[in-house]
Amino acid sequence: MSVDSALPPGAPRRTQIERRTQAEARLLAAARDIVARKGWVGMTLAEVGEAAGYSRGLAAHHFGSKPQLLRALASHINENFMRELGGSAPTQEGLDALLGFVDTYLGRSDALWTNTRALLLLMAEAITDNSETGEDLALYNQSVLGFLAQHLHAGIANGDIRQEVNPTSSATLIVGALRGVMLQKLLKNSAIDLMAIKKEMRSMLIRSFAAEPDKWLNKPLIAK
Amino acid sequence: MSVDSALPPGAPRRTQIERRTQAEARLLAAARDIVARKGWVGMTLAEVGEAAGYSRGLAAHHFGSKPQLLRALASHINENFMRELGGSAPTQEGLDALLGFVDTYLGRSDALWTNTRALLLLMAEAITDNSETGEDLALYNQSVLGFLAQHLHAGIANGDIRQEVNPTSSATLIVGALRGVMLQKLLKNSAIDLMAIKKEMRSMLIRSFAAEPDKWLNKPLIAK
DNA sequence: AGATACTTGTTCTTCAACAAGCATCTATGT
DNA sequence: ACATAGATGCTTGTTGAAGAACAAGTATCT
Repeated sequence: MSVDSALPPGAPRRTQIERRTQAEARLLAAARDIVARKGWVGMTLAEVGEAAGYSRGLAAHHFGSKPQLLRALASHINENFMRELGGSAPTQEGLDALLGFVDTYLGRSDALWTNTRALLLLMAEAITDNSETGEDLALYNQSVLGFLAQHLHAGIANGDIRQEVNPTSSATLIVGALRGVMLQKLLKNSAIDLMAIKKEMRSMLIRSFAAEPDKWLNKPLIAK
Repeated sequence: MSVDSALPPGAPRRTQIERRTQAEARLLAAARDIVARKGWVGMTLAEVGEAAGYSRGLAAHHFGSKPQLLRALASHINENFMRELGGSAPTQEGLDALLGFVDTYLGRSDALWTNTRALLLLMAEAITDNSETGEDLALYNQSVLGFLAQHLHAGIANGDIRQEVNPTSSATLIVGALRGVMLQKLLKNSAIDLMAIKKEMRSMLIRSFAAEPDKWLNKPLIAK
C-alpha cells in the first residue's frame, strides 16, 4: 500500500543520504514540537513518526530508543540556538554583545516559544538522577556560558565593563535570569510583559556591569 | 498479618485525624524526595507509599490519582517555602528584604536541594499543555512575585529604591534569576560557586535598584 | 541484485486505578 | 469499665491500557 511517506505525489527521487537526513530532520522537528506542547513524557515514539509524516515505527527505528531521541533533540535545539546567535549580530563585542544576546533571546518571534519551551523541559529532566540527556545539556550550558563569559572578558579588557565583575558568575546569572523569566512567562495565565522585562534587564546589565553606566543608559537600542 | 505501618512497636494510639494527617505528611515528603531524585515520571504511586513506610496502594487511595498527588505536592512545597521565608527575617523591608530573600534562597542548607529540585521539575511540567499542576504553580509563582513586588514598592516608597524601577518586572527578574541559576547548578558536573553568585547577585540588585548604590555596597551582610 | 530506508506485526513490561478485604479508631449502650 | 457496631484508615488482589522495543516484511535507491 504505502508509497514512501512525507512525499508529494510527484516523487522527486532523492538519494539515500537525502532520505535519511530529511527523515531525521523531520523527526526531530516533530519531536521538538511535541515536547514543547506536551512534554517529553507525553511524547510517544509512535506519535513522533506520524507527526513527521512517516510511520509509527520510524522514530524508534531511527534513534533506537526514546532517551536517544531526546539526546539527539537536545543537541539539535542547541545547534539551532547557536546558529541563531551567530547570525543575529556577529560583530558586537563586550557589553554590546551581552545586550544583543538578551535581545535575541527575548526577541524570538515564534509565538509559542517552541524551542525555549522544549529546551526548558529537557533541562528540567536533565537535573534528574536517571537522566540520559544530563551530560548533553550540561555541555550545551557550558557552551552558552562560555559565549557570554568570553564577551564579559572582552568587555573588561576594552574598559566597557568593570574590573571586579566575575565573568563566570555573571554569565551564569544572565542565562539564568533569561531562562527563569521564560519559565514564568510560559506558565498558565502569565501576564508577563516581555517588553518591560527586556527594558528592565537592559538597565540591569548596564548598571551592574558597565564601568560607566551613564554612558550606556542613554544609548538607543541597537538597530538590527 | 499487618499491624498499621509506619509505627514503632509500642503503639501510641493516635486519633483518626492524626493517622490521616501523618500519613499525608509522610506521603508528601516521600513524593517530594522521589520527585527531586528521579523526576515525577520516575515516581510511581506504589513507590511513594512504600517509601513513606506504608503499603503500595496508599498513595493512590489517598490522593486518587497521580496528577492529584502532584498538585498536592506543589502546594506543599510552596507552603514550606513561604513559611521558611516568613521565618528567616520577618522584620526586613524594602531593599533589605530583597537581599534577604536572595540569601535565604541560595543559602538553604540541604545539600541535595530537595525542595528546589522538586519545584523546578514541577514547574517545567507546568508549562505543558496537559498539565494538571499548571494552575497551582502559576498561583504559587504569583504569590512569590507578590511578596517581592510588595517589597520593591516599599523600597520605592521609603526612598531606598529608584523611582523608575518597575516592581512587577523586577520581581519576575529576581525569582527568574534565582531559579535559572539553580537550574544550572543542579545540572551534572556543574562547577557553579554559589557563594560567588550570591555576591554577584547582591551587587547586581544594589546597583540595579538602589537609589544610592554606594550607600549599600559597603554595608556588611545582614547578620542572622 | 544488493543495500538502505521505511513499515507493520507483535511481545513484554510497567503502572495507574479500582475493588474488596483487614485493621484501627470512635460512639453508644449497658 | 466493657462490649460491640459502625466509621475511617490502610492493604492486597486484579484489571486494563499504553507504549517501548524489536523482528520480519515491503518499498526505494544504487
